[in-house]
Amino acid sequence: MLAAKPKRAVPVFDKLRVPAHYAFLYAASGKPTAMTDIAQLSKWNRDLSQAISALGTDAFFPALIAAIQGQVRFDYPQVWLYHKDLPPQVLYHEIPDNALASQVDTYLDGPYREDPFYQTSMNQPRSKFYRLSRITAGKLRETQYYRDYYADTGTVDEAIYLSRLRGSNVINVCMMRLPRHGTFTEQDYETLYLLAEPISELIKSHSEHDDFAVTHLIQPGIDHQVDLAFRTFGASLLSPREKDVLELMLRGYGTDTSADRLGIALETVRRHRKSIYRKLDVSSQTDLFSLFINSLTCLGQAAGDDPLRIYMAPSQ
Amino acid sequence: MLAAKPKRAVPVFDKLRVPAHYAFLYAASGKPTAMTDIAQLSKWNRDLSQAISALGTDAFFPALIAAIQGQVRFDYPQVWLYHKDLPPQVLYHEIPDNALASQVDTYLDGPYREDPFYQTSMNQPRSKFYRLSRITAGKLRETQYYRDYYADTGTVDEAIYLSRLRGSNVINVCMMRLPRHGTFTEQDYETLYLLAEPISELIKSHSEHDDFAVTHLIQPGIDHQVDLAFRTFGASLLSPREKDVLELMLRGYGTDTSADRLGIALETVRRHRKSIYRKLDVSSQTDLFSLFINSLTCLGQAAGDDPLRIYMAPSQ
DNA sequence: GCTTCAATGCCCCACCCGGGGCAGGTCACG
DNA sequence: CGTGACCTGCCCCGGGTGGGGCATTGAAGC
Repeated sequence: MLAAKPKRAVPVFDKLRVPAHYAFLYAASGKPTAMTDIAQLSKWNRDLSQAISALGTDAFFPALIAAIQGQVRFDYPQVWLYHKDLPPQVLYHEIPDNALASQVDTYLDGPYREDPFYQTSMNQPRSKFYRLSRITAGKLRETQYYRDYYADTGTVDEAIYLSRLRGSNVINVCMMRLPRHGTFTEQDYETLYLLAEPISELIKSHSEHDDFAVTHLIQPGIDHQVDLAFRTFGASLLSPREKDVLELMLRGYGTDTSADRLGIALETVRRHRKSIYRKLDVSSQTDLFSLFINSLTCLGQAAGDDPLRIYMAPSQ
Repeated sequence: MLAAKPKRAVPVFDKLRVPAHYAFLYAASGKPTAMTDIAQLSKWNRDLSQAISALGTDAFFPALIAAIQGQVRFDYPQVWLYHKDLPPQVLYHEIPDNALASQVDTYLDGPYREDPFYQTSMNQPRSKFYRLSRITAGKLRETQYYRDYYADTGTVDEAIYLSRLRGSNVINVCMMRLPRHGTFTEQDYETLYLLAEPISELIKSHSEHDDFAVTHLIQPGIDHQVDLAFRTFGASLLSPREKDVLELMLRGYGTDTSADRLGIALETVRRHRKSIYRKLDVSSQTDLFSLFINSLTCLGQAAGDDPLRIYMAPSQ
């Protein structure tokens, strides 16, 4: 199925010299159908949208791989995080069990350091798409990396999409070809190159969806926000112990139950409460609760920090 | 420039019946050039990548508008946030000054409520692309909305991309046509429809980036919810006067200041407080505040009603 | 060394809270 | 008509709150 593109010439098609990789748009008779044309572009956009909708979730990489496969078929899909300070990590793969050892385990034992893609990734890469033959300048077979490792993987061609992240980290989507599917054609490469920009940007965006503020500001409802408020309210002004006492107060614990919970005397809780009132400039628990509720309006701007900071300085 | 597509027939082109909107891919001589073909698809992917790379920033909507304009031209680009609980808000626009009043200010004075796009957006929309003529079933001119507002905007066609966000909020990209540019052709619509998926998903992803979420969704939501809570909390269980006293308590008023405000005796306020505690089954102001804060998690389900109804009956 | 802060804990005292009781007047409903 | 809910308001009393004071110990900074 991987070599599904028709090889025989289509008379009218040849005459027009439309690129070979659009050949599938035309019926065998040589007469193109408008719906087939639209359908193919529609497929790319539809698959791409699937990937976009999966941003920030575990389903993103499978969707991205499927979108690429929808344009050019390849073997052993794998997504690697090349970390500046750590060994490479597989974020996702579709490698069959019988090839897993050589593709991942053996690779990680050491050869990855000589991998031309890894070296390129770690040295300020400028492009978002690389072909193995180009970066090795046709000299792959002369390398130690080839003799010791690559020759045993059984692959005959390889290319990657590369996405540079913050902190000089890189995520690569690795695409290979086995002998029975043959090397990538020039048309394959042309198409893959064409898709490099959106793919690279999507991967970068995906990596930024793990940001704590996004996760905790979007995902949960008000209850999470309130929980966050319990933990952050007053943190910029109070001592750690005072924060403990305050959080219990806010959660409805009385003085005696707070003392039990913290394993301290009732009088100590009282002493902390007095300090809390003084530092937050209130004179009763009613005032305190009111301040807390009003500070909820500043949670967004505080972004995980103490909302009182914003509340007390509204002119920012 | 908007009618830049060549109108004259290209002999070979006609014979193949390739869709008219791909005509620009071919030179006047009728001989297509491979680079022109690739260049157009490349432009979409390049523009799309620009938008992807701008996700979460102010540059996103300009980039998105530019990407769409690169495929189909339209007038008065505007991006609207239709919030479930608040009036509509313009997130971005490219409306000239002389049309701003009718497009935005007048619209927000009231007509938006009768806008077919707004109504569609607020009622569980299923599609990601809508044409005005389709959702009005050709009856736009019979409506009050048309007579009172739309006829004065000077536009002859309109379509939107629609992206559903969390919480039943919606973002619409609004595209119009002025008389001098004519209505959208069927081919225009075909192209716009084709791009709906990635555009809608990108907008949704953009809204989930932290900066956008904080500014436009989370904070207004919290403010609105807390205010709503002050007004609705306990309403299903308390008398009108008890509600008055409770609301003042929640807003931080003490017994004496509540009495002043309501023009009643201190003892009356105390008597109401006792009734409140009995009806809400709490035994102190601390318990009451704690109940209030915990009930905030039920505001969504309560949908404007008393959140205590939900809080007390969690098995619903 | 001195000062400040933090954590812990004891004491005094004024005062408000919250439980209880009582009351009068109005209105709606069975 | 009787009952209950609502609104208003007065009183008693136990107990917790919140202001103040004092103390010890340890750590950090000048």
